[in-house]
This record gives sequence, C-alpha cells and structure tokens, in this order.
Amino acid sequence: MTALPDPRKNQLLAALPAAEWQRWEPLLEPVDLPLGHVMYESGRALGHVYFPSTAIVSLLYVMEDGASAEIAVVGNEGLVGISLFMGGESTPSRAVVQSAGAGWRLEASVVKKEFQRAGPVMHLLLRYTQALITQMSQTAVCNRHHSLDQQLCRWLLLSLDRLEGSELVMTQELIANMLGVRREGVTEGALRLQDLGFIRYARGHITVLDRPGLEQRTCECYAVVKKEYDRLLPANPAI
Amino acid sequence: MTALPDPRKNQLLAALPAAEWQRWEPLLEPVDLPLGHVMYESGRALGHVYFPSTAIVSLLYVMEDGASAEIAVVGNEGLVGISLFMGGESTPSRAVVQSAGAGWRLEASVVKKEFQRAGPVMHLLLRYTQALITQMSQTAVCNRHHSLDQQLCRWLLLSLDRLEGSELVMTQELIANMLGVRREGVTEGALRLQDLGFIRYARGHITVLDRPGLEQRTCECYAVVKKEYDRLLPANPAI
DNA sequence: TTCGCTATGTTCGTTACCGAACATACATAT
DNA sequence: ATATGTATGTTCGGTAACGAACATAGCGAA
Repeated sequence: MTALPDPRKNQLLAALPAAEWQRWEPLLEPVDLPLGHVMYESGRALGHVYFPSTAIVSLLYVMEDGASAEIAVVGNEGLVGISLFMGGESTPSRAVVQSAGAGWRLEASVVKKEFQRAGPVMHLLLRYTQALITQMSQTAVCNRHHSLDQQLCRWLLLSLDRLEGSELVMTQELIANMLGVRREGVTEGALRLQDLGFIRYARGHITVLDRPGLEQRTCECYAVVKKEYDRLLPANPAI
Repeated sequence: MTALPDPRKNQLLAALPAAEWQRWEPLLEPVDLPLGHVMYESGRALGHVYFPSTAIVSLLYVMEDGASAEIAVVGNEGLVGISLFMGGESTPSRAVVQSAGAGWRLEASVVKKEFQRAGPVMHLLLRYTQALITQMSQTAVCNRHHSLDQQLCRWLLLSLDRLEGSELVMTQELIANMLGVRREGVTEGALRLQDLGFIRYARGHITVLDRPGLEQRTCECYAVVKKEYDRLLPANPAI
C-alpha cells in the first residue's frame, strides 16, 4: 500500500496558509499505517507528528491489569502527537491504528520550530487541541452516563466521519477493547443494530446502512463533539 | 472574605520568571470565589483567566437531562479558562466553585498578549494544559472501569491535594453531582470509609484521617494524574 | 477436503449501581 | 423549646453490564 498522493486530504494540512504550506510540503514524509500499528507508547517521547489522511488512530489508555479504554479518535481532521508542541514530549496513553490507511509525518524539531513562530500554525494546532479536549471530556461523560448501545452508535459515527466510504474493517473484539467493555456486549449491541437495519456485518466488516438511524439512537455526546469540531475547525478556515 | 495577600500561592503564578512576574503583578485582580459560584457557563466566552489560590474549581459537563459529570478539578496548581489562549474562547463545559476560597484573575486580552509572546508564559500554560488533558483522560478511564468506592477515594485525594488542611466543606449530595452518581451511593461509600477509619464526617464537613488508607483504596488513576502533574509542572521549574 | 483458527452467537448466575420511597437526626431560627 | 429545613441513613425491587463457559460458523492453509 502506498501513501495517497495528496497530503491535503488531511484537513489540518489543507487549512495551512500558502506560505506555511510552501515550507511544509517538502518536509512531509508519507507513512503507511497498518491496522494495529502502535504509533506511540505511553510515556515515550515522540519523534514525529502524524497527520492521518485515510487512516484512523485511537488514543487509548491501557490499565495495569490490561483493560483499556479509548480516550479519543483521530482521523484526517487532526494529528497525532500533540504532546510534542504542548511541551510534555509524551503522554500516559498509547496511539494505535484502528483503521489501516495512509498519513504524513513531520519531524519533531520542525513542528516545534513552526509552532514557536506563534503564527497561523500555532493557532491552528491549538484550536485542534481544544477540539480534541472536548472529545476527551465528552468521552468521560459518556462513559459515566450512557448505555453500551448508545456508546456503540457514537463510536460507529465517529469512525464513519473519518472514513471515505461506509464500511469499517473492525472486529467486535477490537471495538470492545476501544469502548472498554466485553466483547459479548458489543455482539449483543451490534445484533440489535443489525435487526433494526442500521448496520450489516460479517467477520470483521461492518457496513453502515442507516446513518440517521445511528444518530437517533446515540446520545447527545456525538453531536456535542461534532459541533465543537466544526466550530473550532471550520471547513473554510478564516485563519 | 478577602482574597489572600499572596498571588504566588498559585503555583503557575509562582513559576513565572522574574520579568514576567513584574509585568503581571500590577495587573492581577483578587477575586473571591464562594461555594457554588459559576465561573463560566457552557459555550460562553470568557472575560478573564482565573488563578485559584485557596479555592477549588470543578469543570463539569451538564447534560440535557440535568445529569452531570466532573471532567477535571482545578486548584492552586492551575488556572481556569484555557480556552482563552487555546483559541476557542469557550468550551461546552461549566466551571463551578467546589470549595470556597480566593483567587486572582487576569483580563483576557492581557493573557492573550502574554501568550502570544511565545516565551516562558506560553510554555508554562501549555504544559499545564497538557496536565489537565491527562486528568480528563484519566477521568474517562476511571468512569469506565472503576468502582464508586475507588472513584470516591480518588476524588477526595484530588481535593485534598488542593487544600490547605485536611477538612473538606462538602455535602454528599454535591460529591454525587461531581462524580455523576446517586447521593445514596456516596452515602454508602462514605460510610464504608468512615468505618475503616479513613475519614470522619458530619453535615457537610469531611475530615480525612488516614490519607495513605485512601491512597491504597483508590485506583491507579489518582497516581497516574499526580505523577503527570509533577512531571509537567515540577515544584522548582526549570523554565 | 479437512483442519484449525478466528469471529460471532448464546446462556447463566452475579454484581454494582440505579430509582424511588421513606426514616432519622442535626442545625438553626423563632 | 419547637419548628423547619437540610444532611444523612436505610430499604427494596429493577437492570445493565460482568465473568465464565460453551456453541456455531465462516475462512484460509495444508
């Protein structure tokens, strides 16, 4: 698999003003992101910032006993590696490729230097970071108050938003790991969604048939996050 | 109640290099933060950034049906209003004073200008923001996997860390709102902790008698967050 | 074609927490 | 001293998710 030719499929890269883009373009390296690839490990310093174009990446926390929970998901709307410009160099979470695809990366030192200019790049990255914070917060709320069914719908919608088509390559086991629930629970939820005609699935392939159905069945968390991304990172940015 | 005389009780203000401190000191306004005071509301733009000195502030999300959940807690180690320098101007959450006390504030325009210098101030605020992100993430994980008892211990410890003494002025009803659980659940948990001799309480006053006991009973989440704050914001900062 | 692996389906008892209703008891104002 | 409100304690039935064990079924390799 080759990285797709257009880096500007990533919305952050696409939002760069001309001057910045000219500096960045020659420095971007294409990267292939296969399913399950661990992009960074808890507590480890990062060498690059990644801009997914077609891949989806999960930020998840793995507990001492091996249980895990997804903190946030990143696709072509964002970047992986905020701790680089936030100054911490690492985080206690792990980044894993949840859906195989391509992306682009930029060396740590370059990103830091660009950020340090305190210009459009910095403001763009910080606004993205705030959107990510909203997603994390809402995940906390959702974990507290909403049913597995609602969370499953939310998760499917978040993934769908970051994909080209309407098919996810994803087993129920993996979804369970992300949501931090039992695999059996996901099976039951998925069955219900299939009975309702919202999705169809078989052996690691899930096709969404009725997106509005999912939107109706999920909790408010999905819409809150979506709205905040749209507010902070408008499609036609007025940077 | 008057604001305490020393702004540098707030650790972020204390960590400012001399030059910055000289600029800031005359601009800081003391503020009194009474219990229950809503410092900002979901979606509303902020006029100031607040630096608590003795007060504790809860960032919480209130759902459509009125249920709520705490996202993070801020005391003298931090500030309230990151969206101001992150660029979003507002967030979908609410900030409420959880423990009455004093603090200091700085006008929005001043903070933005100082941040824009891309110097020590910016780096300090961003590292704090990353620590806050860790707290939010860990809250999500904790909400997913840990028992009410463990979460209660975590909450007590987080509050204790931000207080002078070992007594919290806080009803079980309010704790329940923060944790997003029923009041009765908190009563039962608190009873168990009292039977164990870890705390003593009566009508809105909780005294922690055995802090190591709480630390042993809580989940790993408390330590993860604590460690990350210490790492990102060391007591003797090498800014 | 058969084997073996992986993905999904099903069941059962258990548990933590919920929702609701109600009991007690302290605190303060009158 | 009494009344009133607030804080805490107790109980009961209901339910969502858990842990464990096991069943089925597609898919690819030998």
